[in-house]
Amino acid sequence: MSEERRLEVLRAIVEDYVSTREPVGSRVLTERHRLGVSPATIRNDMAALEDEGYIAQPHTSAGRIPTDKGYRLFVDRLAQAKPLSSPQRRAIERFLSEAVDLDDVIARAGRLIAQLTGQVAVVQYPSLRRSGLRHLELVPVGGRRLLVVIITDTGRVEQRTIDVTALPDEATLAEVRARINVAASGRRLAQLPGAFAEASASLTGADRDLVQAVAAIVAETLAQESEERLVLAGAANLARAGMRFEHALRPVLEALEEQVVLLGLLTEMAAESGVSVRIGHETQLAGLVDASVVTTGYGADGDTIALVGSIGPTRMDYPATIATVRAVARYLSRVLGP
Amino acid sequence: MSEERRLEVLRAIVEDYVSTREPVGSRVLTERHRLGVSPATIRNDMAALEDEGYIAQPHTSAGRIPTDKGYRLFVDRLAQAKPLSSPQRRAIERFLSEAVDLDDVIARAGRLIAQLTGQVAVVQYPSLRRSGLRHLELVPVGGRRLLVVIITDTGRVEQRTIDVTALPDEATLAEVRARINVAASGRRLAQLPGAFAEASASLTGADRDLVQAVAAIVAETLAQESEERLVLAGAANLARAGMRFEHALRPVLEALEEQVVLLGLLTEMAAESGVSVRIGHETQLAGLVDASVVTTGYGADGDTIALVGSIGPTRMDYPATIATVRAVARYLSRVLGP
DNA sequence: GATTGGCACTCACAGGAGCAGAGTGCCGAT
DNA sequence: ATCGGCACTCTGCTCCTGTGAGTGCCAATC
Repeated sequence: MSEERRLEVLRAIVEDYVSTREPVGSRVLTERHRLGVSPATIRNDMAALEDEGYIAQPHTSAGRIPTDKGYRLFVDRLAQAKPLSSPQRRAIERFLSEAVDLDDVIARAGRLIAQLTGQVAVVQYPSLRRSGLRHLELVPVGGRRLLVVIITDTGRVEQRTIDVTALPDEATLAEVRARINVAASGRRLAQLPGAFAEASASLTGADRDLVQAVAAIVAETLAQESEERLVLAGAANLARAGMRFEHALRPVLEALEEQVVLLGLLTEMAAESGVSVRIGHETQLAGLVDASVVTTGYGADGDTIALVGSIGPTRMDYPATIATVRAVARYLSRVLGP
Repeated sequence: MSEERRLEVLRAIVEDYVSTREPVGSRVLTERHRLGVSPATIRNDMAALEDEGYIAQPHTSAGRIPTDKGYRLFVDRLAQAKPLSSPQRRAIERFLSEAVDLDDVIARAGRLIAQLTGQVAVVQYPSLRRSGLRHLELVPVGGRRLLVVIITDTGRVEQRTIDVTALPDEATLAEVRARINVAASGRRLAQLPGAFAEASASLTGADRDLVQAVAAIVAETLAQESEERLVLAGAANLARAGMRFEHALRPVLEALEEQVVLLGLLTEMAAESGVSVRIGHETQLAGLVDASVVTTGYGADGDTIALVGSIGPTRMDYPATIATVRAVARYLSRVLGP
């Protein structure tokens, strides 16, 4: 009983199950794949694969389906790249390059992935912490409030208001604004509070308080979990026939709405390089036990500033999903780049 | 056969059907409501209501359920206000006032409505056109590009870049910025292009071109359909038991993802004053034939700058949904107000 | 030792029959 | 106008059975 053939059988089971959505038996396996052996032999291999936990039987008299462990092995060792066609690539590039602003880029990336994979797309906004500062603006509003507008080099705009004891005059404001922008120039947002502390050292009185207030609000903004925003697209795909979710949609939809938890998962996945895949229980989220998540980072010059990905049933077409996610991430990086 | 009693029967059918989710028959109607007549009499009333199109029978031997027309009559003439409890009101107020910025306010409003109605919430961002301008900022970025940041008095921030032939120096920029902000002060965004035209009349050369470029980009931003953004919350509620959607979720989810179409519906509804209700086919959206939409406007001092609402099955608790939507809109207006 | 054909066994599932229950429409009486 | 009674309809449930797919095991073969 050769080890090789057993892996071949596993691959065949995964591919057949993914395309037919039906448990696959030993007979159809020999019919659809050139394995060169009889069903009885396959049965022996299957029994071994089942012992090792790679496949399972939904019912006693049904065929086999891959387990999470089986998909894992498939993804790690058996999956073959399934590159996108060049018209597809061009379509991705064109559609992304038509975007008018960051919101639009993100939304378009989501729609692309949702449509190409037929699953749910998830796109993370560029991390504020890891973005560079393009400009910081101070705008007086109303009586004693100052609007702080932070513009990153990825095009993200965040705004917060701070209360001041007295509204500085225009000259002071210009001075402080200039100082802040000089101090911040070329830095990552995460480094700003420190940079501002230095800048404020050479100041006195109200100016100093103002710079410190700005430093505080920036630090607070970065600390907020909501600084990481994400966008989903294609939720309707979950309800498509053959999604395997039809009758247990609720937990999945709920998991997707728990953006904080979902962000936690993405953050974990961001630690891995390249395309990262979490299969079923590996997501550690109860709502996603029957789902898999495929993500990869994007950002100018290989710098990961956020993730894009696709979420679908564990029974998804991994090679195609991986290829799509990777391609969209690549073009996304290009569009956002300089 | 009194007209009054017939309406009373319709009300009873709507209320029972909404709470039990089962077609209601003549017997249970007499048991649960003090109608003072026998089931046989009710049957006559029911037959009349069915002739008039207010109720229908799903199967020959089943009870009656209201039709869209029946719900319409109920909403227009029979529904009694169902005010929220004061702890509920306080919870809404507190939760909204904890928001840190506009995105957060909108997101919180959505979560509130989703949770209180158990349905899907839809919240529209304040319309750019109808918002006032708080500040317009010009920031040089890179070689020959200028970032135009528009900040509205509702806290919305939009940004676009424009290409310029030559980057103006800081003094020119300050001059132009000052002129623009003076010209724009106190105006609605929709009026800006006109105001800028006036302002540019007294200018010459590069300054004039710059102001006109800004006017153009503002006009373009306002013209874009994406200027109307909206946020959904509580999609997972659609999959809840008894939603009547369980097995036909797809069209509903799809309709909700078609934000452009959804915005069209909201825009129509915005024309009506007070709380606006669209029942079933009245939405004119194929995906929402089994759904109803309840919306109302919000905005400082009775000025509608956008809508909030709830989307659920036609078989929803209209009085409760209307009360919730109205309450959230009221507090939302207050939080966004001066 | 690996492979194979044969065979008995297990189950899920579809189809059909039968039954109970809910609800209606109609009719004649009040 | 209202009501009680009654025959009739139809859905939904349960029970039953037959069928087919698929397995595991065993003895024979390469």
